[in-house]
Amino acid sequence: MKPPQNPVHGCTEAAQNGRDIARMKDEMNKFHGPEGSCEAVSDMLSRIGDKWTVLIVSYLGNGPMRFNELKRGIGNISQKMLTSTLRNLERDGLISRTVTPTRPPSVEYALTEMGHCLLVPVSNLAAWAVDNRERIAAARSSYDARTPE
Amino acid sequence: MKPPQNPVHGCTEAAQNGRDIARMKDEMNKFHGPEGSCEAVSDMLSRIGDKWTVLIVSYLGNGPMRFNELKRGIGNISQKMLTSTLRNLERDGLISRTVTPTRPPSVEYALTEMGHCLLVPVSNLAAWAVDNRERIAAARSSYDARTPE
DNA sequence: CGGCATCCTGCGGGATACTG
DNA sequence: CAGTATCCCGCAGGATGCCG
Repeated sequence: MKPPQNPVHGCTEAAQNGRDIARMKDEMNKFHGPEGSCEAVSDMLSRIGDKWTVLIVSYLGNGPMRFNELKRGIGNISQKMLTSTLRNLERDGLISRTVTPTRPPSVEYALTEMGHCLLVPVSNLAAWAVDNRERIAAARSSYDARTPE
Repeated sequence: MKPPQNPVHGCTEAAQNGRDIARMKDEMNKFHGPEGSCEAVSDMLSRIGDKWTVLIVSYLGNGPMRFNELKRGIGNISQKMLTSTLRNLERDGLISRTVTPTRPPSVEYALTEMGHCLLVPVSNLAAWAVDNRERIAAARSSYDARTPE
C-alpha cells in the first residue's frame, strides 16, 4: 500500500491544519536556519521558475526528445532560449544530451534520474496551480475591483 | 496511518520508478493538454520563482509578521521589492494585510488558508532543493571541468 | 513605521543571420 | 538539423528621497 493518492493540493482547508503543517514548518526552519540552504532553495526556485525550465522538463517527462521536436512542442520558444535552458539543465545534471552523428546529426535530450526526481515535486506544484487557478483569478479580480477606488 | 513520511524528495532512484511516475505523467499531460492550464502553471511558477515570493511565504509560515520584521528577517531585500511582492501575494489571495492604526501604525501580514496550502507543495520542492544541492553542485563542477576544454 | 515616486542599470530574452 | 554569434529592447529590481 503506497501513499494513497495523497491530496497534496486538494487542501480544502481540512486535511492540512494538523500534522502536515507541522512537518512543513520543520522543513522550512531547517531551510531558513543554517544560512546556506536558504540560498540553495532560492537559487533552485529561480532556476525552476524561469520562463522555460519547467516546460522543458515536463515535456521531457514524456520521454526523450530531439531538439526541434521540443521546439515544435513548446511552440513559441526561441532557439536561443531553448539551447541555453537545455544547457543549464544539462549542467545541473537534470537532463542528458546524446549526439548521434548521422548527417545531419541528431541530438536527443532526456531526463536523468535526478531530472525525473525533480518532476515529482514540480508536478505537485503544477497540480496546485491548476487546482487553485480559479481561486486566484477570483482573488485578483476581487482585489482589483476594490482597490482602484 | 497517514502517508509514511513519504520520501517525495529522497528519490534514491528506488521508490519513484513505479506508480508515482505514472501519476505524475498524468498530471503533466492534463497540464500540457488543454492549452489553458499550461499557461496557468507557467504563470504561477514565474510568480513563485521570482526572487522573493517563496522566501516571504516561508517566513510567514512561522506566523504573522510585520513589515520591518519581515524586512529584517530576510535581510537583503529592498523596501520596494518587499512591498510589491507583498502586494502581489495579497492580490492573489495568498496573504492578508491587516492595518492596526496605532501611531505610528503597524501592519501585519499573514498567510491565508490558500497561502498555507501553497506552502505544502513549495516545502516539498524546497526539501528537494536541499536534498539535491550537493548532487547539483557536483554535476555543475563536473560539467564545468569537462567543457572549457 | 510603512510605504509610494523617481531615477538608473543589468540582463533576460526575442529577432535575425551565419555555420558544420 | 542543431546549434553559435550579434544586436537590441524592455523591465525586474536596486538606491535614494519624500510622505502620513
